[in-house]
Amino acid sequence: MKKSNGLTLKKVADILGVSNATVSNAFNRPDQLSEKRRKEILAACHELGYSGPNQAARLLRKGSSNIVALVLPDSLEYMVSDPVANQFMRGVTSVLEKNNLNLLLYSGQSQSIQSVVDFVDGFICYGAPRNPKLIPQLKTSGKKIVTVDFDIEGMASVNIDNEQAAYQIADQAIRLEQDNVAVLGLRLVDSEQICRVYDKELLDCNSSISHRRLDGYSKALSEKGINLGGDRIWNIPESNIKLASLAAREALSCQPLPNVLLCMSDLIALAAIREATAMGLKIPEDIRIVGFDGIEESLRSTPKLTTIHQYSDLKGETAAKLFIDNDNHNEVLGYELQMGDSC
Amino acid sequence: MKKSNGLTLKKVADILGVSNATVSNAFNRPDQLSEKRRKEILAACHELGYSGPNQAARLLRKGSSNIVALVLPDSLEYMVSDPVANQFMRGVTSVLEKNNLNLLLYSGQSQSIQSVVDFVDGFICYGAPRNPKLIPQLKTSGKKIVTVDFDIEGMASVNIDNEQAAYQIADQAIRLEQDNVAVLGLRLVDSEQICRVYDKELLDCNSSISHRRLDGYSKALSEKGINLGGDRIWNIPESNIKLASLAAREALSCQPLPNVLLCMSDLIALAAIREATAMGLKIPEDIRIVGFDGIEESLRSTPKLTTIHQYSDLKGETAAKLFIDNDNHNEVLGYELQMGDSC
DNA sequence: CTGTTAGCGCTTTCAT
DNA sequence: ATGAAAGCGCTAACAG
Repeated sequence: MKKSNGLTLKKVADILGVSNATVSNAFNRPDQLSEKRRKEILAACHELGYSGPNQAARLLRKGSSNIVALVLPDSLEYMVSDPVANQFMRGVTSVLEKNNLNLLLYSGQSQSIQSVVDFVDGFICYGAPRNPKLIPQLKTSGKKIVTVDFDIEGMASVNIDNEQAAYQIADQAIRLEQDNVAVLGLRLVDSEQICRVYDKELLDCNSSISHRRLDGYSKALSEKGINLGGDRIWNIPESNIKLASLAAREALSCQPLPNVLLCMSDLIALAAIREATAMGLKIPEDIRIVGFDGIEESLRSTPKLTTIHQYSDLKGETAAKLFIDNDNHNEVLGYELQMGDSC
Repeated sequence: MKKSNGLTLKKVADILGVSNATVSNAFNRPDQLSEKRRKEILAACHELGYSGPNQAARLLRKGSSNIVALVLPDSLEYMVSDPVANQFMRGVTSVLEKNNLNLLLYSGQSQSIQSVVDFVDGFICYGAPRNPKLIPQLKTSGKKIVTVDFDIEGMASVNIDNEQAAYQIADQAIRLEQDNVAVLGLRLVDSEQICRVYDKELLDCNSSISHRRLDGYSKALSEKGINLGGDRIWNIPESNIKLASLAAREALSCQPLPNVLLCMSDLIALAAIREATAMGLKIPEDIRIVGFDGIEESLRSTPKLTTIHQYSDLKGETAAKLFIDNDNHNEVLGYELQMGDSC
């Protein structure tokens, strides 16, 4: 299908009796012709029903489209389901919108970036994409890249200090050497199952925020003289309520019963609170539970969740700004220990 | 910026000693050359690091991009904030993803569709865009269009019978001729303020679901012999919690106090429940409150909300399918009266 | 300040 | 089954 009136810049120029360059300049380079002439041409175009240069041709010629791809870690559905991703998007969209940039959503599960790479000015990647093959593709795409919650060498990024944050929250949750600690972790090993980590090979340890958080927990634990075995660490393959509930139930029904639960997201922690409560456990007397993220719901839960609050909207805004400013630096944002009643 | 390895189809063809048409065919028209030759060429391309035809050039030539624009009623932020829009998106994305189509988000507040129209294969419009100027633009764009919750003449659409649904829920809520009914409506008049409708001119009455719902309410009311004045109808300019709470408070603090509240969305109804409860009113004894949409939270509220449940995810799926199948018909989906304890 | 012209990289007839 | 060549609509370098 083509535009209903088959007007092109060339035809318009012919009709107006000027060269196509002049028409093009009228739209793109006001300084190249007199104000008066420009106004005339623009008015005439409007009259004719020509709404401006074809963007596809312009893209081919100039190599830029004003479209930014947001690469999500998982499927597109993920973004709509996850409250943290949700808030991040909000930050991104607010800045892009102000700068007249358009947003294309792209799944981190895709086979390749090929189907969009030529259409977009660059990529904002929210979390390491589920399909790791995308990373080298992004690297060599020659496009602008901003990564969030992970890094690609040489590219701009936005992160928080996950290890330090995890250390703080764990330090808050643990009291005694006798504490029996369990960790409910996110994508720690390469498995689609809920399972204990044991001594399975850890997934891409370096780039994963989950592993940084685990390092932070471990540091706090070892400072208190507690040893955390692989049998006390659960792997949850994906951040959703159902899986989180299942994992929580599993952790709460094993012997010895943990009295401290370190959860790598609020979604998991809230599920754990529900499960523990359902089992008749008192929080924090019988079991202390902490989360990570600081989503809104964590403020409303009973008991109120103790967690690390991330400024996800700011993360989104920052990522978008780095993108727009072509700023290539590695930003580290702050976070806040949010004290609740769950520990 | 261009692709790091400056390979083009033509160069690849030169290197391989074949014509560019052959390489193009290898990628796009398997039937145009021998299987063996094709494999060779594809393998050689992979070897060289040529990942396939440039999509921008292809778009210019063919006029199709595999990108679908989703036009949201308001700013992009809206989609992330509103649970109904959220679920709709989920439906859309799940279908598009399966069909290898990419999703571009577009704000219904934009000045024009010009900045993306040439990039996309068409538009799915979720609700009438805030900027009405977009509608004629869409109409004459020559692109595929599917509208949801409103209509553009001659284009495919997905709707529910808002009038009938509103009638049913109102019929459920109203008991006696003596009932004192108030309506909390959405964008009924052209105002950015919370205000009563009085006899202000109603906004684009024909295409608006709010007016269809109002018609449904009115029908139920007149059947019971109740007259609803413009002073009992509130206009809320936008569906968000803050505005909804304010409007609810206003309605609940006027004389005579309404004992039936017909709310045009669950977000509004839930806010009204909170406000009424905070004021010490008993639901449904002192005041009956009904919503519209059937979002998840409506099942969890206390009291559970009586509302009209829409299958928003199905709406999204249906819209995407109509789009993909180039199906031009006007689909009307069902809904369900969800009985709760709020009336 | 305006016009001419060479591509951007591809797809698709049409000829071979 | 393959190759040559036209042109999708535009921008920018250059010449006037």
